[in-house]
This record gives sequence, structure tokens and C-alpha cells, in this order.
Amino acid sequence: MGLQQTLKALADPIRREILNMLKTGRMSAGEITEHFPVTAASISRHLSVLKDADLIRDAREGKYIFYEINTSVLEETLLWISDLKGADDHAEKQ
Amino acid sequence: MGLQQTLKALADPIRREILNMLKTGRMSAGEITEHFPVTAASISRHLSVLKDADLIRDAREGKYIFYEINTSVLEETLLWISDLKGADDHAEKQ
DNA sequence: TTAACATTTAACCTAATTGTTAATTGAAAT
DNA sequence: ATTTCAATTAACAATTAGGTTAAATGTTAA
Repeated sequence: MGLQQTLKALADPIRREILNMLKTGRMSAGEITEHFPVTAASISRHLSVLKDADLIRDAREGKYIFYEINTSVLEETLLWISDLKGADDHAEKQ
Repeated sequence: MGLQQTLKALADPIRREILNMLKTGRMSAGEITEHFPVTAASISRHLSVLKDADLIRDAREGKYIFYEINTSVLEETLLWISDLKGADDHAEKQ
């Protein structure tokens, strides 16, 4: 897990778009589903991949389940890629 | 292509390790293969995935084919992830 | 407590990925 | 020219991934 799970989760366009949507704020599974031409079941599994990678967190509220992005795990990925790029452009932020 | 191809290429541990190895310098397909417990044919296909993503370049020299890393395509990925992370930690390098 | 709604999980299908072995290509050496 | 070596490509098997519909779970409202 870790880097592997993160990169696998990011390697799908629907999952990346979900993360992009969540950048603006939390959304319910239903709201997320509306944006895609696939079934709720399909989106639900994408959400579970993102959740297993800890890229999103969920919170049930009544009959809705809200999802929010968790960017902390991206730090490792960013460092790994930066390091590959020549070890001359990381550690610029805390 | 672009981001999608890059992330797909990075989402495999063998391919990431190949890139890591090439960070230190160019290597022939055979030298790369020696580091992994899989066949040369298998590594060859990993190399072609990396090449299609433009993450590596190849150059034949006699009976050897040497591979070298090309990090330029990583910039797009780095920007995408940084942007996801809150748009507060990119554009630090040129 | 039953009905309705939101979401997930199960079962299934197809397509893509990864690995293997065998055959092919390209270059060098005998 | 033929053998040898490096590497790729082809053909195939096994696994993983992503989609669908149908059933199950959890919650709210009647």
C-alpha cells in the first residue's frame, strides 16, 4: 500500500475527476454520481478504491453519505515524483 | 494520453523501480532485466509502456538497446497533484 | 411497520494487464 | 553465410479492473 495504492487510485480518469470535484467541497455519493454517465454502483466502487487509498473520507449523515478529499497522502507521491525528476524541486513547502 | 498514460505507467511497482534505476544513468534492457525476477519478455513490455508514456527514451548501440529516463512529462503530473493538494505548493521551480 | 430513498455489496461479464514460452528481428563474430 | 547474442513481438493463460443489474443495508417518513 502507500505509494502503490495512491498511484493506482489516481490512474483512472473517473477517480481523478471525483477528486477534482471534491476539491471544491464535500459531496454526497448521489451528487457525485450525477456527474458521470455510469451507474451509482460503479461510482460506489470507485469511491471505495479512493477510500482504501485514503484519498477520501466518508461520513454518513442521515440517508446520505458525504465524501471529502484527503490530500495528505499525496505528499508521499509528490515527493517520489519530485525525487525522480532530479531531486532538485522538492522540499519547497512544509 | 498525457496525464492518464503517465499515471498508468507509474502505477506498477516494476516500472517505478525501472525509472528509479535509470535515475543513476542509462542501462541496457539486459542490465535492467537482471534486477527483476521476471523474464526479459516481461521487462521488455514494461519498457514499452514506459516508452509509450514518454517516460523513457531508447537508443540502440550495436546489439544493445540503452534506455534513459525522460522526466519532462512528470511536470504535468506534478502540477496536477499539487493543484489537487490545495493549489498552494506548485510553481516553485522553473 | 411498511414504504421509499441513498448507497453499497454481490454476481456476473468483458476487456485490459501481466506473466510465460516460443518465434522473430537486428547486429556482431566466427 | 551461419551461429550467437540481445531484445522484441506473438500467442496464450491467469489475474485484475471496470461496467451492469439485482439484492441487501441503513435511514427517514408515512
